[in-house]
Amino acid sequence: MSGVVTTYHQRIAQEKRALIVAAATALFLELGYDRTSLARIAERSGVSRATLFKQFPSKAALFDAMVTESWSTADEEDPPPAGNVVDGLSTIGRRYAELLSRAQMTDLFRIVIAELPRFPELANAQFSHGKMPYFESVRGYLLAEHEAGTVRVEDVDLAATQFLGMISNYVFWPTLLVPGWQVSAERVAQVVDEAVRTIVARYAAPARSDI
Amino acid sequence: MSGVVTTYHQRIAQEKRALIVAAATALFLELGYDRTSLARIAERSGVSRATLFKQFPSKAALFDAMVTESWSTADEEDPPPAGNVVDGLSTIGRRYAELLSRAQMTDLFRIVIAELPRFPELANAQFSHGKMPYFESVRGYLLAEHEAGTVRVEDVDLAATQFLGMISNYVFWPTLLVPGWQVSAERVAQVVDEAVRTIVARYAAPARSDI
DNA sequence: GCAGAGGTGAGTCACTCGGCTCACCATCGG
DNA sequence: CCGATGGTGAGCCGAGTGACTCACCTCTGC
Repeated sequence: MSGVVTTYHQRIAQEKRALIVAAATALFLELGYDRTSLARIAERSGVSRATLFKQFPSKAALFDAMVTESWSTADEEDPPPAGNVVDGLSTIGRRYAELLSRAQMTDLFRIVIAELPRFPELANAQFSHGKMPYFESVRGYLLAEHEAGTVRVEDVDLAATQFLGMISNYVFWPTLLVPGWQVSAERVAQVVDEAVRTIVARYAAPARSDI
Repeated sequence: MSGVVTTYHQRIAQEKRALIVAAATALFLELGYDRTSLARIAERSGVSRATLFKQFPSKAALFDAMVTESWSTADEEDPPPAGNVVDGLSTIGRRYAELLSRAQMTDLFRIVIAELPRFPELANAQFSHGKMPYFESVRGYLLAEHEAGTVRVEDVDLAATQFLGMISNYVFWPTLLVPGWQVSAERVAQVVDEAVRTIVARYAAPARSDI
C-alpha cells in the first residue's frame, strides 16, 4: 500500500482501477446490485469492458472491492478525547450521528442490507466499520467510570447499546426509509444531548430497587 | 371484502390469486425483487404464466400486493392495556420486540429497504404498520402521565423514540444483519425491562438542570 | 528502437427476463 | 345443454445480462 516500486505501467492500471471502483460505487449505490451492469460501469468509468474483466474477475469481486473501499473512508476518525463522561459520550454520540447522517453511508447500508443474503461476510464489515468502534468507545467510557465509582452500570454492553440506539433510532431510520430525508444539525445535537442526559440520569441516579 | 355473492368461478380465481401471492412472498423474501422471476413464481404456485398475467398487470403490482398482504398479518394486535406507566411501557416494548424478532418481518424489512428507491411509497406502509402504532402507544402513555404530573417529559416524541430505539437497536439490528440470528426470549424481556427503567429514571427523576 | 505490459474496441456466446398473445380446455349457472 | 368465465400450455418478442476472446494499438523503460 505504501509508495512501492511504482512501475509506471502499473500506475495507469491503478488509475483505471480507481476509475472503475468510483463508477461502480456510484452505480451500485444508485441502482442496486442486479440493476447495475458491467457494461454501464465500463461506460461510466470511461474504460473498456476488457479492462474491467482484467482488473476484476467477476461482478461479485468488484462489488466487494467497492464496499471495502467505501468503508475505508469512514475510518479516518482519531480516538475520542479524554474527559468526563458527559463530554465523552456527547462527542462520540455526535460523531456517530454524523456518520449515520451521511447520504453515502445511508446508501451503502441500504445495499449491504439488501445483498446480505448473497454476501453474508459483509455483515462483519458492517459491524467492524459501523457500529463497533462507537460501541467500544461508549463501552470504555462507561466501564472506566463504573470502576471509578462515578456511575453504577451492571450491564455495560446493554447501556452502550441503549445509548447508541437512542441516537440511531432518531437519526438513522428516517434517513434510511425516506429518500432525501434530512435532520437538522441542531436537532441532531439536541437528540444526542438528550441521550446523554438519559443515560446519565439512569446510571448515575441512586439505585431504586423498587421500580 | 365481506362474503359477497361468491360467484363460484371467482372463487377459483381468488384461490389462484392466493397461491400466487404466497409463492411470490416466499420467493421475493428469499431471493429479492430482481432475482425473482415471474416464471418461477408461476412454477412454484402451480399456476400458468398466463393466469399470473391476468391476475396481476405487472411484476411491480404483484410485489406491491405481496408487501401489503404481508403487513396485514402484523395488525392483529388489540389496544394496549391500561395501567401504570411501567406496566404499559413493558407491554408495548415486549410486543414491539416480538414483532421485530419474527424472521418473516425481518426479511420483509430487508426487501422493503432494498427496494425503497424503486417503490418509495412503501416507506409509508413501513411506518404505518411498523413503528408507528407502537410509537403512538408509547407517546400516549408518556403524554397522559405528563399531564397527570407523574413524570415530566418536555419532548414526548423524543422520549418515545428513545424508548423504542433502546429496544430495536438491541433486538432488530443483529437479526437484520446476521442471517439466522436469534435473541433469547429471556434476554429480550430483560432488555425491555431495562429500557423501561431507563426511561422512568430519566423522566421521573427530579429535574437536574445542572447536567 | 524494441519488447512487453497494459488498454482498447468489437464481437460472440448462451442465457434469462418481463411482457404478451393465442387457441384450447374445464367447469359452473342458467 | 350451452354460454360464459376462468385456467392452461406453448410460444414469440425485444432487450439485456455476465462472461469471455482476440486482434490491434500505445506507451514505458531498458
